[in-house]
Amino acid sequence: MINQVTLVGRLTKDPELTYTALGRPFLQMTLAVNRPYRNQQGMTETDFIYCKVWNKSAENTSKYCQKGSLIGVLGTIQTRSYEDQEGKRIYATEVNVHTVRFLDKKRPNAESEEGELLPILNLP
Amino acid sequence: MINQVTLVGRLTKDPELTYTALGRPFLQMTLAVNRPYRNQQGMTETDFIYCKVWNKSAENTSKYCQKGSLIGVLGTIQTRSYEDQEGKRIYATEVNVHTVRFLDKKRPNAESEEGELLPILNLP
Amino acid sequence: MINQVTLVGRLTKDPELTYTALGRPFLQMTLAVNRPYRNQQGMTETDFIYCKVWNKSAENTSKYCQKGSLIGVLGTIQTRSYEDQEGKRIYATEVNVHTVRFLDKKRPNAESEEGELLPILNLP
Amino acid sequence: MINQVTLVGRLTKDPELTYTALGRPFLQMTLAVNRPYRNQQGMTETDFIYCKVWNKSAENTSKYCQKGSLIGVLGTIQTRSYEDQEGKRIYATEVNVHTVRFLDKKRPNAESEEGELLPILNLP
DNA sequence: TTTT
DNA sequence: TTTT
Repeated sequence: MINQVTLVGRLTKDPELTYTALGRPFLQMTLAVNRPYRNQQGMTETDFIYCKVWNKSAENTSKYCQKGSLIGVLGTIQTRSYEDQEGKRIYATEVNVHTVRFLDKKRPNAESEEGELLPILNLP
Repeated sequence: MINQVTLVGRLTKDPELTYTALGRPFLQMTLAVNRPYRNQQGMTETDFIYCKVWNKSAENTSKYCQKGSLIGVLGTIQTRSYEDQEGKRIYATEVNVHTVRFLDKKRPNAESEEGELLPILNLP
Repeated sequence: MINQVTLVGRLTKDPELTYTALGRPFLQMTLAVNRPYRNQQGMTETDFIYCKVWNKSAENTSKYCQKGSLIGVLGTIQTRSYEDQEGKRIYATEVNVHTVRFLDKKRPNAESEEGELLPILNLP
Repeated sequence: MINQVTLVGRLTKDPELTYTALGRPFLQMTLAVNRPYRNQQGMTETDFIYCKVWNKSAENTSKYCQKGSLIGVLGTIQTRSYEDQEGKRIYATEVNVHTVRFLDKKRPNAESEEGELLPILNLP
């Protein structure tokens, strides 16, 4: 069994770091990935792919990325189902991210101000 | 922008070939992909990943595969949204498959009966 | 920067586990990966891809695989250069494997005899 | 059988377009892909991965890329062997590229001068 | 609910 | 040096 996803796209929003009840860092984000061709109307289309990031990767992403940042993401597709408020079964698909690569050349200002050592990932 | 998915898993059902209004062969299938570790309760978990296959790949898959067949799938993640009957917006994620690899050793009977040349893909 | 390889192919030989000077388990293997099309002479072609596996993955591969086993491999391409006996610079490319998936249905006999718990990876 | 490679890295040289005897556009290039961690000496390491690009992709790459350009590459690993001048057998590994994605934000000057429509791939 |  |  193999389940492997590679994406390069842009963050649709500033990432917001949260923590699980047990204190595990955790981040939900949506990647906008433009399709490499135009549709019949000559328009560019985009897939908005929902991703979950955990632990150190979540912390780094929230530190070094913002709305519009270009990132690479390695992970797996995960599916789950649950019932919504009206008792209807909903099927959800998301990418469970195990690795994030920062592909923007410019480092965010916050970093240089603090003089902090960037993770090597941030140098594409 | 990169959007790349690789899966190896088993078909949850016999694939059913259909055709679009314009006569394009088309196949919807769900791949069961076991996760490679056990959860906290010691249970194996499985992702059920919804896939769409088109054209010749759809025809070959419906010919040479059945419920339980082990296949490899290359494609991209696609997202779309629509309104359900109650006017609620639903977000759907699926894998748009561009290549199928048949990984079962045994060829299906249908094929040997017809004496037809198997696509090379079928020899893993 | 992204460097991601996914292969499914067959072992060209029985894998041979060795250990580094520091006692780290280590395995070199070649995967035969058939190309999915015929060349101009109507022949199937095959890529023989050199791989390195480390630690627990190396031990499991040597235990559960043999010449001809179908496996999936996730890893990265690595390059290095060195001088051969005549002082000529040689450029070598190999796949550094971080994950192995066992895709043969039958488990090797050795295992059932010993009654040992198979890694979940071995159930494709 | 699956053989899938995804790389994001930088061109080590200006790409040089050539043509086969039959007039097929063709490009050899080396991608520098930094490893995402430091070695024991605290140094960044880089894999220099030899790639072959064909046809339209070769033409676009030579038009829109130059030394240092950040690109994404999808392809397969191919191996071949040949004899060198001294009759020694050499084993070569390369990436056969089927898709190139241009990930630099700035479009090369050549393009705006000619006023030509950029392939959509060039808008990351 | 969407990015360049 | 090659697998089914």
